[in-house]
Amino acid sequence: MKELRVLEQPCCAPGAPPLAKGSARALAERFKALSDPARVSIVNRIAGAGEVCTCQLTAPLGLSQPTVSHHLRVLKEAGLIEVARRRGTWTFYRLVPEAMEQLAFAIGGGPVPEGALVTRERAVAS
Amino acid sequence: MKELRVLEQPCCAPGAPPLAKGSARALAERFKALSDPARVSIVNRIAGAGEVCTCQLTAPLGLSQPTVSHHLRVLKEAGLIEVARRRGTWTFYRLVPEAMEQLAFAIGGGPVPEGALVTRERAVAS
DNA sequence: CTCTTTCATTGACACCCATCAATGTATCAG
DNA sequence: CTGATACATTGATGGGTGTCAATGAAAGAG
Repeated sequence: MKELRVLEQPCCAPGAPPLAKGSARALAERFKALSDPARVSIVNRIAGAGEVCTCQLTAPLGLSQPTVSHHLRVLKEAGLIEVARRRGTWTFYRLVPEAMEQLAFAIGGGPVPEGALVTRERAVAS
Repeated sequence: MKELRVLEQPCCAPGAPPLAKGSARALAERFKALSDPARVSIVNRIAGAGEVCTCQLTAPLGLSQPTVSHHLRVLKEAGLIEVARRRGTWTFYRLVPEAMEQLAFAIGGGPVPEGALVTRERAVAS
């Protein structure tokens, strides 16, 4: 599918070096996945619960099942969430913590939290 | 215009509490401002230079002046940038660091950097 | 005042997106 | 096999968005 390369330095914080065109596009793509209130809420609920299935999202969001499924697809293709497990007809999604951390790091949100050592440019699955 | 309230806790990091509908909309609005490669590049260049005028952006972005002006307006209305000063016919823009920090904090990007103490919910100009 | 430069706004166009109803697919219970 | 449940996909539709040419507005040079 696609790749997002981990930036060596924050790109959108004071003092940042110029950004390559490809990096700008990759970042914008991930921000776009968070540019809808429904998807922000979905990410929020998944983050809070650890794992969530589609049927647990339609009611609190007030959206139809196809619409929720659509948003989940967008988030998945952006690499922000992934399928945790399938149990019967249920599909459980979970966060991809590294993706969120990378976004926070890109806009200058302090050092990347534990574990996510950034050396040069590391390709990350999505 | 509008307001973005500072969250008490990260909303999109593991263990986050449920998010109010208004907060989700406010966050999505700011992420949407960063959902275009041109605007990511603009923010990046402003961050790197401190201050930048419109005419310094058209060439490197490969966009017409009206288009750049449009993107600057979107970023300004999202509260991510602001007019630093007007010198003759030049208009210089600068970042609003608190806005970026708040975004980074929201998605769990570590503690808010220096100065931006978050108590409960503080209204912030935009 | 007149001309030039810089920026913002308007109007138009093509394209993208969020949403839902309808349909398809897969799994389990009986 | 039959029916029910959870989810994904397709198709249609209304609204939003990025882009530029053309125009307007403001400030300085001469």
